[in-house]
Amino acid sequence: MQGGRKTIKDVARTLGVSAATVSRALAGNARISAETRERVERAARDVGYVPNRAAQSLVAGRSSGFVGLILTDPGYGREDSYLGEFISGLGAGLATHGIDLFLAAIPETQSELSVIRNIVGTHRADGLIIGRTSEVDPRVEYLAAAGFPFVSHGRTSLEYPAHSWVDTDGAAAFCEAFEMLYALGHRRFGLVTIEEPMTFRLHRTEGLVEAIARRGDPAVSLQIATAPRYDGVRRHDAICALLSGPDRPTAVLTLFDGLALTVLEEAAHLGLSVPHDLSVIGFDNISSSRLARPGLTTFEAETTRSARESARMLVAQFNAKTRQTVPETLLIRPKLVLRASHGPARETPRRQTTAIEHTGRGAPK
Amino acid sequence: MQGGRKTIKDVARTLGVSAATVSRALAGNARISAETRERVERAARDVGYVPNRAAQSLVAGRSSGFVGLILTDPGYGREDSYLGEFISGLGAGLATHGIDLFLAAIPETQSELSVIRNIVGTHRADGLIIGRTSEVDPRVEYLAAAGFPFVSHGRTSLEYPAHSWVDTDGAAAFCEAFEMLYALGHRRFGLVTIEEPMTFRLHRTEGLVEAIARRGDPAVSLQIATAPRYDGVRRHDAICALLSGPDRPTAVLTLFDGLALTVLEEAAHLGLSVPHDLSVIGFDNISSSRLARPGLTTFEAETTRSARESARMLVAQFNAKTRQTVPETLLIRPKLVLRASHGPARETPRRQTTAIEHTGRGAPK
DNA sequence: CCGGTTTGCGTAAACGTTTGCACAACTTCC
DNA sequence: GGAAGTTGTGCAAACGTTTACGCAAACCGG
Repeated sequence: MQGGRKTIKDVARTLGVSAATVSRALAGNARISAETRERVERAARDVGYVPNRAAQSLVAGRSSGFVGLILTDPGYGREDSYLGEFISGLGAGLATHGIDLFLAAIPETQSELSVIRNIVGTHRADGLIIGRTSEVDPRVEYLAAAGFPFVSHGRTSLEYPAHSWVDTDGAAAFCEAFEMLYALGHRRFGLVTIEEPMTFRLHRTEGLVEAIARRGDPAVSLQIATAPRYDGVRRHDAICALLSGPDRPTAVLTLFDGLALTVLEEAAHLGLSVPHDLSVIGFDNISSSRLARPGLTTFEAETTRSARESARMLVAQFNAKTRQTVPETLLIRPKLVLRASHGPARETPRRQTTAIEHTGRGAPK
Repeated sequence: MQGGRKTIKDVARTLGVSAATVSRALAGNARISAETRERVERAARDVGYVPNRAAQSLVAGRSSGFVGLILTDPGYGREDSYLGEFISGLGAGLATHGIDLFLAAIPETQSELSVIRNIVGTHRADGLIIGRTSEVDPRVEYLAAAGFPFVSHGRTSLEYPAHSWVDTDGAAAFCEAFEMLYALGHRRFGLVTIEEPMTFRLHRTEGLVEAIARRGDPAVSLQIATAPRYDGVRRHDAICALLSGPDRPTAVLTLFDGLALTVLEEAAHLGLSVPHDLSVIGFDNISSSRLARPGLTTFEAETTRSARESARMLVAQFNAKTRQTVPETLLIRPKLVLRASHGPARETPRRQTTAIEHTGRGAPK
């Protein structure tokens, strides 16, 4: 701690060389002799020199060492541990490359896009991670046009300019869930979805619809309930309507665990026993899902892994010599987590059964 | 987007003034005439000038606009939404002051203290928020000695140099919980705590112990089980031991909801009915607590509020003319959230009862 | 009308780094 | 032994901003 901040000149002085030499040696410039480089490195360590990022940024015209994440809507991090996990993973992934994570909240007076514009304009970050990607996404358009490095968590529509993204294969997951439930004898299906046009809604819904079509069984029906994202009351209403119709589904898939847990609550309210009268499948495997009664059968989202991969992909963009390399994409296949919220259909004859962990009330009567 | 980045000189040129004048006008310097200031402000807006932070930082010798948060241990954000909520609140609180949040992960090769040292040394942030404060905390010692602005989330021991902190009044909460349970007839109490020496453990434990002492009822007993933070197996073991002793408690307080939920699981395992045989109280009101069966009676942590307040207090330190102003502290009194995991003691005669929401099996026999 | 104060603004230095250019020393080749 | 190439290093400019200092004009009291 003796005597404040050390600059490159301090290092230069102790060695009797110029600041330029120190800078080059530390940067690994080829024109510096191995011997000098070594002396410089030792001296830098000895005096405790650490480069001033502001100065580096200034001369580089870039941000030097920050990756930005936009904190979108305030309800995001509240429901479950998603945001915390994502940030932890991202931070860990970036830290190994000496990059810091920088979070931008969206002031009430501004849009997310204007915040992004500002960050790009001020070079406050070298790259950006965006979440909650929707099929038509102006943020992606803007960033791609600006040539700014970014990774989106979630895909956009296929017409969009190629860019790096990581996403979960919701279509495959919903297909798998359907096949399992079909095998358990279910024919009347329900889907609880949300109003917001994020891409994951599209993919999961399509995955289910296509799986049904592929089966080609005319006995299979699908009812869809659409709930708002954060309005608890209307969410309950939508689900209640789905469950209390005359031909109510015997198996309900949901876009994410929060909805599934509400289905569980609502089913209890209506006197429906899960999984006896109703099978429920979630998505994301949030921590509450394990504690719910019955335990929720769901898909593992692997948030931390996708965050880590996002970080890696962004760093790869920094290191790419040419910006024209084909963008990297990653589709993570979620794994089914079998708990106790699903079971054989009661009314339709069952064909076969799978080995699953059960605490429920067991077999059809 | 026409033609890249605008500098202060561009603004100066369009007005025929010097860059210094623009800088002063924008900074609100008193020596600039009102008329000039207005012209400068309009011109800056017109050309889309936005100051370069790197340059500002460089000349200021400070970071200009970043507050750092250290991502401590990787398990932190996983269990519940705490980290996400805290970060959201912090980001929102800082955004109103034009300050960005910057997150530093801890590389495996480094300690948290060395990361902090690095941040302070490189002036990568103007201030720091630290969490998981413990009674003896080298981070606080270092930051206080360095005169670096910071707010700790959680108190340190009283012997420590005065510094800004925000904390929840765990002692008061535990006292309140004890009094409620005592009034419900409970005499044999249990406390589930953790091994790590964070201050909140101390305060909550002391709050309970003192409340018991203040009562002065020799019939009151307290058994303490200590669990590790993240080892699920040993956590179960510790709790199981507490619940299966000959004189098992009829009411168990826990340091946080995660422990309480484990108590609930373990009680179910042992065939104990909650709240009939056992009352359980949590702390933090994580989202799983509402869904648990029975719903967990707990204390509301108000994470978002404390995050906001932390942000405010840190900004206040920046604005303080003199560093010698007395540090601000905030003790938040958590509110009891009454659900269904507590009830009257079964064996001891009840004195009085409080009005609470109940789904449980009702009155003592 | 004149010294002194106030007001308003420009000049230039400074922050710490990177990097193009220049240059010295050394090597190689004919 | 000198030209040409190679290797290692220094000089100085540049990045965009803030601010100490200086100077001119305007104003004031006497």
